[in-house]
Amino acid sequence: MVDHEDLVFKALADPTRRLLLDRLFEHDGMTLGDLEAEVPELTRFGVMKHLGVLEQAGLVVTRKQGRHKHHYLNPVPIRLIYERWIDKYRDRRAAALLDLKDHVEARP
Amino acid sequence: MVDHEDLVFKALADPTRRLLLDRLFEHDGMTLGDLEAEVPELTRFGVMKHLGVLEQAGLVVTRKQGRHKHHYLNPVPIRLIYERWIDKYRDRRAAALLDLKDHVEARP
DNA sequence: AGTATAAGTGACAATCTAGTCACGTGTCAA
DNA sequence: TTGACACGTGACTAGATTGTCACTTATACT
Repeated sequence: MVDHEDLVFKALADPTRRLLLDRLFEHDGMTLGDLEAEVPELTRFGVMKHLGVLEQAGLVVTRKQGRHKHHYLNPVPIRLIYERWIDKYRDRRAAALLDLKDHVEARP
Repeated sequence: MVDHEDLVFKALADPTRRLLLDRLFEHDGMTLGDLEAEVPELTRFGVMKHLGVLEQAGLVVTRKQGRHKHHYLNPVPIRLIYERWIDKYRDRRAAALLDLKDHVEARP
């Protein structure tokens, strides 16, 4: 079994992929051709690979319609990770802020 | 100027680094030696490099005390990114859920 | 002073990733 | 049915990342 969380983090680590997610936020259902036009500095193949990574991570869901492939954003994985991390923070937040204050004050 | 957001995402992309953050969540102020013991599969140098990446990204703040270097978690960058992303989601959430519903219903 | 301890540097090898390209497959439209 | 269109695959390269090691530096202890 692959560590799904890791796939999501790695998928988010690339600026081009975050841009693609942005575009799908703004306009869901774009085809590869549409998305390709949004990243003129890359060829179709580069964009395809990035979309593949996003799909593997479950951040993008696709649907073929004739010779077109539509891409849809799936916000669930990112929300799950967020909730996990934020919960961790919630427990520690007050203490962490106090610590930070201490560090700043203790600095020479 | 470097894109700070990108540094944070890239820093979070590695499981070892997320583990190190976890350990600092649990026990703030650990030294390199302490953290090294938490990742027995790596040498001290590997851990050092990871801590360097986290520090570059601003996720970890350090403070030297004698020959010890203490590491403190800084939750601010991750919160900033979270808020940015969640704001995006907040705007789009209702629409995205409707879209998703449409896709499901439109599926043959 | 001399030695052990904690951390830092620069060079190096191995692996992963991003990106391109030639070529291939399926689908629509005249 | 032929050609254009939209997308897919596998091989390949350049560059980034990960991890190790020999060697250094700085601080503490006795």
